[in-house]
Amino acid sequence: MSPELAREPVAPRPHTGRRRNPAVRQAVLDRAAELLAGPDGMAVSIDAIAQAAGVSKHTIYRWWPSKGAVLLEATVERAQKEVTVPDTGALTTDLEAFLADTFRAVDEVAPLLRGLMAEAMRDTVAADGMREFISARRNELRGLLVRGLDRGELPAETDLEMTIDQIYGLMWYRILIARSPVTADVATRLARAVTRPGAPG
Amino acid sequence: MSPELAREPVAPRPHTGRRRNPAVRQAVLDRAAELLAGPDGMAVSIDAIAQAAGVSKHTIYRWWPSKGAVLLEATVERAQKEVTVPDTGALTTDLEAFLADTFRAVDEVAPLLRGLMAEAMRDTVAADGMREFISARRNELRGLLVRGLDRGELPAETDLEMTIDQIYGLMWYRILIARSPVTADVATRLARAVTRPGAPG
DNA sequence: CTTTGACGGAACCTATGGTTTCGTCAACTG
DNA sequence: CAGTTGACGAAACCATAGGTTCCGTCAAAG
Repeated sequence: MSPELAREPVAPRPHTGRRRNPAVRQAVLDRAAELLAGPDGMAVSIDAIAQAAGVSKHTIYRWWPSKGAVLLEATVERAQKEVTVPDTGALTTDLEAFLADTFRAVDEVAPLLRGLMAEAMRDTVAADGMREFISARRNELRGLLVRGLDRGELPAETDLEMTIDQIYGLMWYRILIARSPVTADVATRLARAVTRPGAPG
Repeated sequence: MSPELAREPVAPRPHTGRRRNPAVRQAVLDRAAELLAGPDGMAVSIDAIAQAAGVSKHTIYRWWPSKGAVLLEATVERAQKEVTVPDTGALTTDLEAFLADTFRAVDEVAPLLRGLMAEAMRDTVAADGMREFISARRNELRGLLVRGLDRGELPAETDLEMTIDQIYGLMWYRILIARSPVTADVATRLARAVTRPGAPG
């Protein structure tokens, strides 16, 4: 409370004491992802994760605020394989490549995403994180489409948000509801359908 | 075990005793729907439904196998407002009307559908019922599209399943993830985008 | 009047998310 | 080396919720 103490608002104390064990973090995330992707992924309990990771439940809650946070981090870590956003100057080509890349990355972790979605329905941490993730993806896709729009490769009246909803709508629909794969082939056909360069594939 | 008794495999005994009270059934479904659509719809407990309906928990489990079954029935009962499947001979018109009708019915119960979906992620009864419901809707839409295809209003190479996925994908994406409304206006634009009769709306 | 079965109330069991306590051990500092 | 900080494991603990069971009561049919 003294001015002397208040002068240093966030004292960057050099962290004494035992350090966090990185292996613990990784083990938790790895087991969480495995269990989440397993046949019974909708019902992963914290106890199960702790036991599988050979870690105490206490330690998990020491570093993550809720089960949703664990599942979110485990999933994002695996889905974040960098999806390149191409900019070759041709909309259909760019979109096709972007979607193929996205779908490939997402299809691998589809069971993860289903489980995470189930958790996000109840856990606000997971929900917020997922929204953020989804929003970032939308922004990249929107940028790609806007470039095409500016080059006149899309009709000026195109409803961008609806186009984006169509694309990600199909993706999530197949992941969450239909449980059918999203392949590079689907990416190609969808890209053509949305940009409609004449006849569909 | 005697032949005489075995001869009547399912004896349709005329049901003696006290009858089921229809008001109980209705009260449970009504309160369940209300709670599910409420601000906290993701976390409706059986106890809460029982209490709100002025009914014993025992009675609920007497008639429904699980919470998911209750929520499913409550939702379907409200979403089953008959959606007419028009057949005027013009694909775009038919599709537009069908989607407008569907979206109007679905948009009203969007919170219900979100809650039911959350439950379906864990309860197989709810999941199976939902799949059935979704499958029936897909079949109607497919029929409508096939008629247009037969009349040559769609390119012969059109991938019907992907078209259906695009449509219902957008709908579910807006309901579950974006939480944006699905309006008659969206129906119009989507119908035109999918049938692409020249320029988009 | 007797039987059947619906209904309410309440106790009960189990699983799970989340918290707390305690003891131990590893790392850094003086 | 000694003391302090803090990560970690073990286990008890609490609250909530889904689901079951038991009991007593009441309504409808023969």
